[in-house]
Amino acid sequence: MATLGDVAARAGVSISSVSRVLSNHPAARISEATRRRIVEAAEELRYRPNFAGRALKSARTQVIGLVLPDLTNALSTDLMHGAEDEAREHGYTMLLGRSDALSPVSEVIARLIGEGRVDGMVLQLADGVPAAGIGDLLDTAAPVVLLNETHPGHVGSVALDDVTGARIATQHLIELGHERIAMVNGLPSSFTAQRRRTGYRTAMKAAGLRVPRGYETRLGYFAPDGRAALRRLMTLSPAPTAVVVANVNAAVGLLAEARQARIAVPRRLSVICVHDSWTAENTWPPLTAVQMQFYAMGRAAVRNVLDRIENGVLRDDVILDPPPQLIVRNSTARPPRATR
Amino acid sequence: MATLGDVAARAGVSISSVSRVLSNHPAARISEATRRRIVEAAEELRYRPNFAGRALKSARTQVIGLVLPDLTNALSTDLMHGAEDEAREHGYTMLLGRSDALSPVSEVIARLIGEGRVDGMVLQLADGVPAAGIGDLLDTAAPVVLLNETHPGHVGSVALDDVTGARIATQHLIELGHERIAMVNGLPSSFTAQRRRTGYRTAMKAAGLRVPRGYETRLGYFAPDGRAALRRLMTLSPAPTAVVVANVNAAVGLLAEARQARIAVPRRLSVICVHDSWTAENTWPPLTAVQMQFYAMGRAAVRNVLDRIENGVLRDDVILDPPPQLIVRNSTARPPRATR
DNA sequence: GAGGTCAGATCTAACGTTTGCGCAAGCCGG
DNA sequence: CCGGCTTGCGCAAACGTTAGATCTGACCTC
Repeated sequence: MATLGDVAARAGVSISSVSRVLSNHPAARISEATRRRIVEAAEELRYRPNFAGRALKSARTQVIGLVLPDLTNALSTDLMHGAEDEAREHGYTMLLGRSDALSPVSEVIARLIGEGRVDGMVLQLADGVPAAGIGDLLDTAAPVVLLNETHPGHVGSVALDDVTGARIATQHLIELGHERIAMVNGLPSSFTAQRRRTGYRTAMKAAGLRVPRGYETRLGYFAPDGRAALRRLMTLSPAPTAVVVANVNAAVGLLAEARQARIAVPRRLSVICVHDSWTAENTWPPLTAVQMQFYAMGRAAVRNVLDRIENGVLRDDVILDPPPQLIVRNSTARPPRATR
Repeated sequence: MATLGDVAARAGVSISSVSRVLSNHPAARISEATRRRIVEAAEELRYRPNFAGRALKSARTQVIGLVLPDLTNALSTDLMHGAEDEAREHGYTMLLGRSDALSPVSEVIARLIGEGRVDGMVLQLADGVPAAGIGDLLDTAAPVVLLNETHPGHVGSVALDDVTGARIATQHLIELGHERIAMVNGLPSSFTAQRRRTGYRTAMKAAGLRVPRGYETRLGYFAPDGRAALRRLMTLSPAPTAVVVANVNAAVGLLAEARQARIAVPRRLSVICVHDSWTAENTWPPLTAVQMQFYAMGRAAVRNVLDRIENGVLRDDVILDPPPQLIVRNSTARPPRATR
């Protein structure tokens, strides 16, 4: 690969001049003629600035790390897409990382930030990872932005408007005439689950509806959790006529369980979930959902990191725009007559 | 961040000694006492080797690029997962890139390889991207491995065993007693579509079945393509009783179209697809599929790149182990009586 | 005791880039 | 015609790391 030196030799000038011209140094005083010769030589040699040399000198890599607990998640892909787009528009590249049992968060951070591989990173913690070792985040050399999580003493996070999302879902069921509405939520330790719970309770309270004992399960965000939750709910008396599921994956499991238990959806039980994804379109019946803006969150997360790096701005973001959006499909309907 | 110099000062030795100890230089002659002092000092200062310095000196980044046309694809996630695991096990990090209209392949390669950001890369071309500018791949400084694609004069690719995958799918239908079996395939220009076609034709021929005119559509791999294909097939007379769909996304679309057109699956039409993904589990009816090993492909692709970098081995891989695997769900059945 | 070997450690150059500083030449006003 | 300013460019140091070459004693051999 051609270096600055090669270009300089071919153009008959010094390395410094080449550097100044090619990196558009503002205070560079170079004659038009020389500038042209340099640009020409650079093109002929297909010069590309060497990443390592530049990073070493400037202590900047123009790389943002995105570290997720699970890459194989439909929700992660939108997020990645958004992050990638935003990064690229600002001339940054994305480094993808994963944190799990084999490489705990602290390890990944040490590697990416400690070794100076990234200028900043977006980090999503796995559900249930305690805020324990997270204090290390604070004194790193590069900014870390947390997804769907805040941490005392740490500024820099991006979250979706989960409260509104859950509220919209609940309101949809209320407007259809349901009164016995249950919630299938994530683990109590989950930040998002707490917020979705708030949205659900707020909507119920506003409509003057009560939440009977046992109507709120908090088993987790995965398909088996949704199945287990449905089994539990249907033992209650009176059983709910509708359920707000806090996560699309759990809803898919719940729907499968309903089919198996011969509970007709939506005739006997309406189901709505928070999070839309293309899987929701392809369940049977197609799942009514509240679309959360993961793509926007990805963009916002990278923007947050960049604002921190380039302007020193500290910020906790909540994605309010675009707002969560109700996508009505076929898993919700008016409650069965007997209960009206 | 602490540098070698800092560690050296604290341990009271020279920088070179620190470097040799911490990077486990084989020919290093350092006394046990000094070694201990250095290691201790390094730990106290939380020393981490600076990535840029190391990369500049050694012309190695320990980073592998993975460039895909579309990150938001269920199949990409398994692939990424596999690539990530393999890379990590070898001490490499993964850089994720996307190639599309905004940043064409040549641009991405120039950025990643030309600037020395990666030591090698795995590249999946978008369907329909011609082999045109791809010649540039050959003379890059770092190895490029193509996914599901070969290019004349370029060695270094990893592909799934599409022929066998399609053959297994077709055989499953044949064993159920079907005789009028259609294929819904990808674009003729697609490398994988060509290979899946071969598998389908081979199985049909082996069973002594013919492929009537119009029984083979080649519209593409997306859901709308699957819908269009079904509409076309059902105008034929006699209509097929079963269909092999070359891709799960198209199959999902086809299934939705069938539901809309009130074509009962599998009673009137059996549907099987190549590619399994969790979406296939959640269609209605759940989709019988041939599971292709994307995770394994991700691992193999990275291994291929690494073998090239570290051992200079050139290789075209086809993932034969584990083999494509038939996952029987509920979208296939014996043909309707009238046609037997 | 001179010459040689060897372990243990340091010196130094180099990777490619950026940037503060210096220097020469040209131009201006006084 | 001289001091001061501007323009155009080169010199050289620095970023953190690695590795070949070199230095310094101590020890051994004859």
